[in-house]
Amino acid sequence: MPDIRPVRGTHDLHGDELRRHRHVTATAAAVARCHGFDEIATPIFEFTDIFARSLGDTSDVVAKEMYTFEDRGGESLTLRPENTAGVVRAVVSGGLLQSPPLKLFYAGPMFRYERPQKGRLRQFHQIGVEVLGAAEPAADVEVVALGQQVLEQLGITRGVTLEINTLGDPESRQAYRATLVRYLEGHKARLSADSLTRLGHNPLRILDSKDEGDRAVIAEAPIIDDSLNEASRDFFAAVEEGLAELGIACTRNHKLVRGLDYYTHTAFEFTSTELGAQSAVLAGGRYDGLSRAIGGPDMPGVGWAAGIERLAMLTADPPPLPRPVAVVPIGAAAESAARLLAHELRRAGHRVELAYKGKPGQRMKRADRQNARWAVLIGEDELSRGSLTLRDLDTGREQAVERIALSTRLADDAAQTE
RNA sequence: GCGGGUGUAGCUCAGUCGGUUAGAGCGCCAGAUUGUGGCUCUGGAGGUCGCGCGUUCAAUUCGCGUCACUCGCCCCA
Repeated sequence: MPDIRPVRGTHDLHGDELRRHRHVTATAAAVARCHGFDEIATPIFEFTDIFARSLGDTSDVVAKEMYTFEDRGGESLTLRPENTAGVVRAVVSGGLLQSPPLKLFYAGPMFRYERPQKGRLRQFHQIGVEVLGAAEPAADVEVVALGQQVLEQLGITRGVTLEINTLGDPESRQAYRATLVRYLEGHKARLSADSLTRLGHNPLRILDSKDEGDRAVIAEAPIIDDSLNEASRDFFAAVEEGLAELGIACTRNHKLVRGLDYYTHTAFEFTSTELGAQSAVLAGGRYDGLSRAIGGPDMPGVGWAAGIERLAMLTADPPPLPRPVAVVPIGAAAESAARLLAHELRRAGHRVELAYKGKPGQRMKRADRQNARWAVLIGEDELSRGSLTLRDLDTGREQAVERIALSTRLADDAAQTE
């Protein structure tokens, strides 16, 4: 093992793995486009305040997971741990919300200082969508439908379920929080140590604790429905109806909460049974309070994010690359003609392999390993005849082809196999 | 940040109850095949046995530490 290593929790991407990532991103981008989303790319770092204020001081992300550093001017900057705050900031500072709603898609790296695990890295990649300036439940429905279609088109359906909940508006959330704390205070003795600390700063989180003792307490806990005001109840009912209209199956999970403070109303999560401890594959919700929290105007929003690494693990193999054409010169006299031929075929849009050196046998072997569909042989015979030998590498059959007809011939074949 | 497991060739793995030149399969390179790949045969390259320290006449093997990966917890995509 050489003494030169990548930073812990970072991965080099290449070959098949990178192709899988690109496939995930391209598929999601295409589905987002169908839904009328435009792409946005924001910087991978922001002033630390943007994240600190949006995530809430009590969240673990802020408390211990951010990559924060001072630049040479003494400003505190942070590598983005997620992208919603950055997108909202970009929309506010760029004045992009001229005619709401604004529908945005993004893809890129995120950074969290965590203990790496399967499907969890320190530099990881997310795709996500945000709808800004829309307070209507129809936006929530559209966003969920978009997420489902992305998973479907990636072939991620086995063991995947959609869970949904509501956190209500701020008033309802506050009321529920108070009710829940009152109940949990009465059962302190049965709560785990982790949950006792959460009781102080993030009691909703206790609801999705994995501790068995906690679960027994939680099973009897009051549910949010009894704390929802009328507006919140109507909103959630509209989302549920909207999903039902589209035939999108989901299960109500009263214990689905979000760790991040800015979430209101809808919270949802597509989970997979095939990811070990990291079951969430695509998750999001509504965050009407975020813009205000980071110092912007009132601006409702709803969106989701999904980890590309996790999606890539679950998705089927990406479509294969188009098979190349190998140009194989035979004899020194043909080298120059082969280079010119490859040049012309490439300019005509063909994927062409031409080895820099080697005997015909070696070059054929290389063509085979590159999974080439055809070998175009050019040697003294061909040069004197003024034609080329086209060898079908699947069948071994050869035929003479006029040079002028070659490009069209190859293009026709490619069109047929698509 | 906490607890468990693993670390031998590019990949998947044997092996060494501490002993001299550490193996296999696949992959790679070359030859058989001086105008032709896949199959076959032959040969070859490639390892400070993750790294460091310790114990020992001797460590890839034992101990400790460290790094990485991995499973779970916390949290989250």
